Amino acid sequence: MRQSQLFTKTRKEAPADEVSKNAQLLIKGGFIHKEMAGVYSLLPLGFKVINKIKKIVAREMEKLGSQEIIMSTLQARDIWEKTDRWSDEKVDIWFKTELKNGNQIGLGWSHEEPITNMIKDHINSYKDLPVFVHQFQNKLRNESRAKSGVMRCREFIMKDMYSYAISEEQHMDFYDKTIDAYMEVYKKLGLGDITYVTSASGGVFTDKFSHEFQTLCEVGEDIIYVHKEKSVAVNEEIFNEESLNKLGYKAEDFEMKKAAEVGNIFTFGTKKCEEMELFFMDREGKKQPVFLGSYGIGITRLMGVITEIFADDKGMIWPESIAPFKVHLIQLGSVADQATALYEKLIKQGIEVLLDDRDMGAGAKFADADLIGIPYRVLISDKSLEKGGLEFKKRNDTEAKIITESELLTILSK
RNA sequence: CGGAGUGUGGUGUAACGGCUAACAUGCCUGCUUUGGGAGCAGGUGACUCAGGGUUCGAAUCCCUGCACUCCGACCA
Repeated sequence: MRQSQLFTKTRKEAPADEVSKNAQLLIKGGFIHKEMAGVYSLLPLGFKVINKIKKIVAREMEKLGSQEIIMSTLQARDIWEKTDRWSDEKVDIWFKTELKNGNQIGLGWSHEEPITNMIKDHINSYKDLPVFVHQFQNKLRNESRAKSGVMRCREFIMKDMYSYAISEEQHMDFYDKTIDAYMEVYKKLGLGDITYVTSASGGVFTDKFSHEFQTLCEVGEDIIYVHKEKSVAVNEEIFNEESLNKLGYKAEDFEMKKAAEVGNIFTFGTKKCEEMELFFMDREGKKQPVFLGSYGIGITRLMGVITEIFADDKGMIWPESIAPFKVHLIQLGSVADQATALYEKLIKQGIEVLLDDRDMGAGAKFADADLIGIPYRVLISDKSLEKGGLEFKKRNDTEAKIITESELLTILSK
């Protein structure tokens, strides 16, 4: 796209009341707009990033055999009463409202109850199982304190997935595969080396452990203990002798780190489906409860974590896999025709390119390019053409080099 | 939900209880310029978060509310 047509503008200074690095940079670059504390809208650049993260996640979930759906935000009270999670005493982050007719409804903070209720229409027999579904949904949570920019919001996008299995064995097969799929996602996002499968409390659903995916990050809210040799970790909340014994670890093999939770997966067991009355008929014609698992990835938070981890003092540095564009083509001086020709050629090759065709000084364009953080910067100007082509620089390179157009195409087609 | 802090043009800041609320940036016009946020000239833009109070006089002091940020609690 042509940058002159991009309706958002960068700004030199972040709003004074935004302290977190991720919010400052995302606002300065024009990726997000703050609506209120803990609530941000996505602008074109941010929307592109989010969509790319979603795409990577979706592909891995589909590989697992999951099918994408989208559930409603408005949720019926009685569904949640079946599992005794409607009450504010039980779940204190509910947003609730009322219909004109007086019926109370909830705004979805999670979806296992409605999805389980929905799926009752489609599951009757062991032959129908297992079923895996996922969605990308806006979750609404009345957090008592939103904080750290997009890291902890009241409204955010989450990928949630649910597995319905006939037995614990069938469930665990999927559960284990999900761990691998999740790690594949983080790898593709450039977080593979600093993200750990972390044993954590199973919450109120199970006496077993759940697993979190924790990315090492200074602004993270969690403390985890990372194994010095194996690539696993244990959440502070269960870092005690009893749990370590169960897991077969020794405390001295771990070191403490700060981390941000970028995903978590739970085994619910059969209890919830019993409460929700989701049963299937087994081979013997006996009614059995379905075995449920729940799997989340915080999409919005990932954008924040990635900003926090990769950005430098000039701006964002997006991993290529989720950058809003692959190439930032900057035209400088009277080279509009050559720039347009190259721009169109790149588009024809299927390369996503942002053409800075604005009438601005070089310094301002470079500063914006650094701020927006597109992985490859290509400069076309009278000077570059004199020197024999284009000036090429990766976002985290310090020096640019002159390359020809065909060299550029080779680099970008990789 | 406990504690602390902060609200001034779009943004970032300034202003002793006292003149027409200042500066920078942005934005608009024109000229000039074109390799790391260019220059000159002119212009635009704030009843100082809201409501009360103290005072001859309030952006400034007090009260209430609202909003935002930070620390803590919470985080299925």
